[in-house]
Amino acid sequence: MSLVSRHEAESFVASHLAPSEDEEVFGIADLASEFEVTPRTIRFYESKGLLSPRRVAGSRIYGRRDRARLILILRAKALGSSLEEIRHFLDLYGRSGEGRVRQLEFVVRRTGEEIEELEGKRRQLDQTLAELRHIHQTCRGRLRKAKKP
Amino acid sequence: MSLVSRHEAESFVASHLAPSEDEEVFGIADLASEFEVTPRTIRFYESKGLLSPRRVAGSRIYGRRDRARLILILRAKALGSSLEEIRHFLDLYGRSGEGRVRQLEFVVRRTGEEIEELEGKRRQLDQTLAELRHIHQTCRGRLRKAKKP
DNA sequence: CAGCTACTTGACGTAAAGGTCAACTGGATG
DNA sequence: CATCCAGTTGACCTTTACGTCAAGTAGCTG
Repeated sequence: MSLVSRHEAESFVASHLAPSEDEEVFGIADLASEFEVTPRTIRFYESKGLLSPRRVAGSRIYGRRDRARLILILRAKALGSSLEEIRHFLDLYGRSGEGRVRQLEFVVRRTGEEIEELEGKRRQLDQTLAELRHIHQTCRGRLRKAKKP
Repeated sequence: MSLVSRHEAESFVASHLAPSEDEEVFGIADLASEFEVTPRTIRFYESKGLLSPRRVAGSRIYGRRDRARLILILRAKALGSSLEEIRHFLDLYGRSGEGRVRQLEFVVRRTGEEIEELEGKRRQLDQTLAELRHIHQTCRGRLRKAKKP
């Protein structure tokens, strides 16, 4: 059904759990240029509670985990979520490591809801794709007839 | 690949072509309540050139074609498009009936681009779905173990 | 240490997507 | 005919998601 490998998804989620010692880190400009956003945007996301990088002498230092969160943010934004929605959404990734029963129940329920929502979007997307492909093919057909009658 | 029937896509696209005589029509409040938006929103879309209903004594009258366009707008919005993008997008549906070669070429190219873009979004969506399913299953597993040790 | 660069916070500006409110109008209805 | 009711335009307000600019700072670098 999905083209995404199980391993890929697992390791991405894993990057939200234990921050390893001596990991690779990034400055704000690194992330900004890598993902084609401005530093201002990254700071803005932090001000909204979506990111919380370490600080060294005032400056922001981003690790793998922060980077993964930024990827999530941009992905969700591209799919039409507001930053407020994304904040709730990110919690699901961050807290999947905790073990208390109430927490687990919460995460299971919320991921279930989120999955349904995304499946709905997927149907809409497929519908639109089907229509565009129809138009594309139809016009291509007419174009062939018009050019080589 | 897609769950959307070819016929479904065809007939939806067809509703953008010849407006039939004596078709069913809707008032602004009908559409608003059907799609859970306010009349203000519908007027706003019109002011942006996304809709152009007929007028009867000042009041707006929407036909099947207008209704189909509204569906397209809301679908595209849910997938993260801006109204400006949607305006270009809608042109592809509206003009697929014209036959001049330049027009056909334009539509074929633009639909091609749009299809690629949506396929990209679909990959992002699938990626996110895979991750959420992973979290969902993991937490469900832990929950079972925690409850029935 | 002077100067440069990259970073910081803070204040203010702005475009998009509507919401809100006021004043008006066209029809239906008692 | 008065009176609703739904609809209309226009002006202004609000929220979201940043951009812009000013003033300050930490850390190299000649």
